[in-house]
Amino acid sequence: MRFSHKREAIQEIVYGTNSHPTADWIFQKAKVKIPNISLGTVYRNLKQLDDAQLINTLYDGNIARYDWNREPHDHLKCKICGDLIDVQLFDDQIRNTIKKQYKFEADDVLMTIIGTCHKHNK
Amino acid sequence: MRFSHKREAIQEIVYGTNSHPTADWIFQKAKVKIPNISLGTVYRNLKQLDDAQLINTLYDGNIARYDWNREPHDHLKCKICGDLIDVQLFDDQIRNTIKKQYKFEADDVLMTIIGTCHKHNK
DNA sequence: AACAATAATAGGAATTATTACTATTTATAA
DNA sequence: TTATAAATAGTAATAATTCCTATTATTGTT
Repeated sequence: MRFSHKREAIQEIVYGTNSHPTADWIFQKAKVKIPNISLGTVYRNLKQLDDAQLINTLYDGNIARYDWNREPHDHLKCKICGDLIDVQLFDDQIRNTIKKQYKFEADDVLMTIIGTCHKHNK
Repeated sequence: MRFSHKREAIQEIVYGTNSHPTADWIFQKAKVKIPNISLGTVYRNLKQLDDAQLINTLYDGNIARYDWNREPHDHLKCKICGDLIDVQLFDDQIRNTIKKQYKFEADDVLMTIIGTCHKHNK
């Protein structure tokens, strides 16, 4: 993977937020610094960063989101505002137990809890 | 919700498979019985069936799949063939514990394990 | 049975997220 | 400094899904 200023900027944007941004959000941020950047470049570089294990891709409903946090972790998803909140529901040991529980060569355990976050407390 | 032959047929198709079908798969099946059915009708009825809690919608990557099984359960997803296999990783009690673990009013716990299924054993 | 109200539908257009294509630009190794 | 191939912009294409509108079908009321 050859050096690229744009990939550098895209990576910085993902690393600078906890909001699990979408490709389009990242594109909007990138345009501020690099006005002529194109959406295709954002997608291509996000894929490369994921392949290089520098970021994580997660699917939220039918939209891809990107996460700098490569540690195994889970998400709370608020059904009202849509926010995704990082949580540690399971430690590595529980993850490994789950992986072994079925005759299935497991690579990853994805967990999301759907609910209502603290912002919507009455 | 008024009676409709097409919704009936769509529901039967979803209830007749364990394959977690996509809207398009259901549409192809429906066309055999009802040649002039339209894809919009399939989507609209799947949404209504979901709203009426007669089926479940789940997101597999960035595509919606539909499931007759409304019992809380989890999925193994094969990264090779893409198959989704129903499993019971957690019982109700564990689910409830997870729900209470964070100051978060939780409705649902979604869990998918990514891996390789038995069909690809060497 | 006929009617009126309105939900459901077909067919197609529109939208959204994403990928593909191609001519040009840029990083970098020799 | 130059050759190479990766990276890019800009745009077209694709895929999944939703939206729109004129028509059709269900159903409660006569």
